Amino acid sequence: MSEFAFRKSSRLLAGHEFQRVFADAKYKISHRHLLILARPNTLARPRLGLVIGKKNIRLAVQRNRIKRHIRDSFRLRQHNLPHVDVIVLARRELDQLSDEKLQSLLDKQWARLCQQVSRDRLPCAN
RNA sequence: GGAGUCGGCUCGGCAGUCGCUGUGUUUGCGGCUCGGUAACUCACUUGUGUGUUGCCGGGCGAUUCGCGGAGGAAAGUCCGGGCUCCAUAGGGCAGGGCGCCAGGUAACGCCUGGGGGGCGUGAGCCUACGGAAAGUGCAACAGAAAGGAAACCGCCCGACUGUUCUUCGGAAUGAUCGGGUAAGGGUGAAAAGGUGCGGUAAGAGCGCACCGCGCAGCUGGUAACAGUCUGCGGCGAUGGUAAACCCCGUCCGGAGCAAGACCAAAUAGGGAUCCAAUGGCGUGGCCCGCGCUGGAUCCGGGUAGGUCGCUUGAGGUGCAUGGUGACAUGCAUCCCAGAUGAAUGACUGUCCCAGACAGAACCCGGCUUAUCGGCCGACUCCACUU
RNA sequence: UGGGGUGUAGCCAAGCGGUAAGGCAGCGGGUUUUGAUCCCGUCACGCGGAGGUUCGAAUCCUCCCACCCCAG
Repeated sequence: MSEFAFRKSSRLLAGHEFQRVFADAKYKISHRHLLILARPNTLARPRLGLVIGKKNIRLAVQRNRIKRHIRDSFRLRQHNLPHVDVIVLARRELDQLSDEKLQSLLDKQWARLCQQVSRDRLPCAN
């Protein structure tokens, strides 16, 4: 298995999995354009879920672009992340950012997540 | 060469690295799971159940190498179908769509060809374009009057009466009353053929000529309709509005893949009260009809998904034939997204004319809206050269 | 994705072919020593936008835009 794969086991699939994270979001990272919620899981890897609402990002093309960038960024950094279930929510005007700005924004947010988790002395590769 | 019209095609290219999804394939099963079968073990209600192992088949997960992987609008959801369930979608009322003619089509409000009207020098473009001689309604304000009319000012005639002039016959002018008149003024979006000549007290299709209009016929055309055609009608018979009601013709049953079908699991199939087989539900605005069935309220209890539908189709491409064309027919050939917390991408380099609008969700045919450019073909006008 | 609805002043809204009611808020004035109450006046280059029908459109028709609701 390649170390940068991104299969279904690395995603949140069912509705109740999302509900668990929303109900008990231990870590919160807020930004003007997006919000990250996370909760430790019992697996040997992090998992990702996306909430990109039509209300905040109107055009389907932009929603797809944002989802691809978040997924790819997560895929390349999954071994540097703690074992948590993460939900990334898009906020208004996230589609105004260019590809490069979106990537650098995501890098910063992952780093902040690692900081928050390591403060709780949970396993983190960084 | 410049300006323009119509139609068609296209929507960054290449290389590398890392991914996603569908499908086929390779390998390893010493991974998980389901079904069937055989042997053994244990239990007893003596032919069933439990557990272990072997074999066969299927599925999931991993792995190797291939192949396919957004659009012309995928959009808006404005129309038309297919498909599924409700009855095989049946009768009537109500309601709604469409509306020059002919054809194409599964069907359409779409397309093609033709006609009428409008725009443009032209190629061409635009066009909700049935009926107001069946009925009802509407037209504020203004205006005399807004529909089988009507006299406000004006014009003309008559009666009566006043004033002035007088050649005493009358003439001019004013008030009042009675009539004639739709030419002129003014109002309005709109006032009921136009121009000219005649005519008249003044006028008027009152008469005539030309133009326009209506009706009938003839000719051409499948038809809409057309005409250097013929005849009749003076044309106040017939104003406008039907994207007002309406009439005529024609079409439409309802819901939608969250339709619907199957598998598995969980819960429940319990209690109380009341009403009643001309009742209730399916069923949509209503009635008939058809099918199913006791129903309503309260208390109590409770939900977990998965598979199919799901892509081979009114399909694409090429050739031939018929047709002005939309299109049809025949033959050959190809398989071209099928996701489901939802794939079709990210990064790096490089080239150029520097990349617009924008993302499938059951599937097709249209319309409408958004849209930087690029390429090809046909045609028109203007200028110039030979 | 499918189905349904609503847009009128800063806010709540009536009007559904004939010059756009009303209330709250705002602004100006009056009453009052001042304030509240009360009274009077004022506020829509035009009814979400663009075309069309009509003499005339917020109203009728067509196409767009924005927002909201329902179905898991």
